[in-house]
Amino acid sequence: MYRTNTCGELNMKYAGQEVILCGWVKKSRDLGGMTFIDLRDRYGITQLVFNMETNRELCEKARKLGREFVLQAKGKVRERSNKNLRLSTGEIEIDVYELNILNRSEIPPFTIEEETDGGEELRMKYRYLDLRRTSVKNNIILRHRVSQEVRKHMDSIGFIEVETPVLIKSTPEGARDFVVPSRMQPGTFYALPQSPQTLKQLLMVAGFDKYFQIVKCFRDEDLRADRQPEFSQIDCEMSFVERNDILDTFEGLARYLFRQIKGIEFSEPFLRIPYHEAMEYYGSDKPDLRFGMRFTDLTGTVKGYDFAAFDSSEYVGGICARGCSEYTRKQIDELTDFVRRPQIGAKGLVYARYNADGTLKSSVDKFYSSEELKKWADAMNVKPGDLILILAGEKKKTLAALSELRLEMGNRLGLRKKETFVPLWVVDFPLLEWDEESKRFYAMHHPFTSPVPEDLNLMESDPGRVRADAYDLVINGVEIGGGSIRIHDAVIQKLMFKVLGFSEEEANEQFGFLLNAFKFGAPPHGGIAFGFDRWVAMFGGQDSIRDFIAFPKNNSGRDVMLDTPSRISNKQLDELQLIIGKKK
RNA sequence: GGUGCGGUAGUUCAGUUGGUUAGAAUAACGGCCUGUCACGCCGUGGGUCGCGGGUUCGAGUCCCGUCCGCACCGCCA
Repeated sequence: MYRTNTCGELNMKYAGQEVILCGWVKKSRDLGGMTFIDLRDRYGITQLVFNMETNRELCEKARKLGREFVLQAKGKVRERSNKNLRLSTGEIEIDVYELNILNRSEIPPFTIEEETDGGEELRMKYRYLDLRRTSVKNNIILRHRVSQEVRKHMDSIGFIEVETPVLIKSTPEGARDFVVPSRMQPGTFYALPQSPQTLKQLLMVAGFDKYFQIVKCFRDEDLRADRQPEFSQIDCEMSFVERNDILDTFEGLARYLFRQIKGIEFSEPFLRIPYHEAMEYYGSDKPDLRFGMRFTDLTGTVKGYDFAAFDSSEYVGGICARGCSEYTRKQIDELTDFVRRPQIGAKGLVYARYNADGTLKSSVDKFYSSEELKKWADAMNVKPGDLILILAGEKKKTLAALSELRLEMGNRLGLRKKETFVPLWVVDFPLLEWDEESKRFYAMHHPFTSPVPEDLNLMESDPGRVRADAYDLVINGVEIGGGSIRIHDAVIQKLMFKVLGFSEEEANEQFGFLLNAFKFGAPPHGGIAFGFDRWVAMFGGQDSIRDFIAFPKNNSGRDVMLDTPSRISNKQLDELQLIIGKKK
């Protein structure tokens, strides 16, 4: 037997008992006459003690141990004379009388402690060492817990987990596919799924009326802190449902997870707001509603006062920063620089202070009198002590910039608290998006998304105005999930392809399998998929999903530990009949 | 594809206006130490300043190019 106990479970109740522990040397403290070793495993840390007086030979052995050596130690649990209340095992220690070095270790390239000295790159190269650190380890354990709870809940409400293939068919819509060359049919390729979208719809045709799967998805696009080329989704689909059935069902899942994982109970139903409202008031289709600071449209109010920047703008909008009227020149300049960064691209920032004494002072006093400023303040419900911030320009861009400014002010005012969660459903997305470059419509969601029934008649006359029967679950400004009611009617599906500019042949070539299936009794259905990594990261209180994935890719899609992507042998290339060309 | 920041000891970083032998902390190694838990004390070793080129009497520092990392924009139905 290697061990009788773990390094995390022993306490005073075990005093006097003989135990065998296994683990890694986290740290040793050699005091000359005695040596202490912190032994670490997945469960915790237990202190081993060696004493020169009682066992000279063993103590000499112990003081030669290096960091991360793997040990097996046999000894007696003993109450400490000096207790360490910061450790759960801090009341006891092991008086060791048998010590086995199971393996030695080189000196690790960074310290394996909570506050590591390792940089991101090193940690990723030696991820197996990084994973020994408590915080990263706990993230992985949290991920496990969430996935278990998802399965438990979905099973309890009658959903079946079905695995779908990973080698599937490439489609030109949406994200870039990762492709896998076929050896048996040289010159042809599988694609890895961006999501099992069409497959889960086929499962609906098959009659599995409640399906889910925690599934790897792949998108060959550039990475972000919250985006990896391979990531996991909680993928779900149901038959014989309308939008509200889906929202209710998965609001239930969200409530269950928050209860089980965070101990949070939401008293109110999740807010449901239409897309156009989210854009108009928050400039984003995933607004952070932990705080208000809604936009006020001032376009009509501010025009006609010879201020060219406003007069020439399609849209002028403002937000109110509560209690910020005494912002210094420097703070305002910082905000101006912030909105003028190329990523945000506003031309400038207009501000107006509503001073505590009731006077108004703005950066555009040349054009607007106190009375006019008062009108702005009234329109925005601004009170003495507040600061008005205004951006102007092309509507779409200005809303987006104002949204960034709103989030920045939310951060500055401490309104985005980590342990506060405000979920909402954003509904009624546009079905289609016009692309100026290729002069055609693209599906905003995907080409199987159903229009809302009332808008069906606009499909041919005014496709841009058609709303989709689609929805996103947004929590704290993060898109946690999204889905839609699907088209189950072959006629509407054909119409959709037509609007998207697909010929019948193209549609059949790419989605024939689905269109074919729909001829055999497709039930009305819809579904949703949640970004599993993001949700777990949110439960873990972080913005980056990387430390919630055991072996993530770096910023450029590289696994620095495996050192891949990498070249393959000429033999492999030959078998696949592939030739590596030169970059043009 | 683009923007910003960064790359100096094993590691995390400092390094002034271009100027003597490039520093600190930590880790490592050696010694001392019987209640430590960020142990303490004394000592030792450790550098292709990412790489290539240029300017200069002289470059870690300035210029050009390039590679790598992180964040973001584009992209991500």
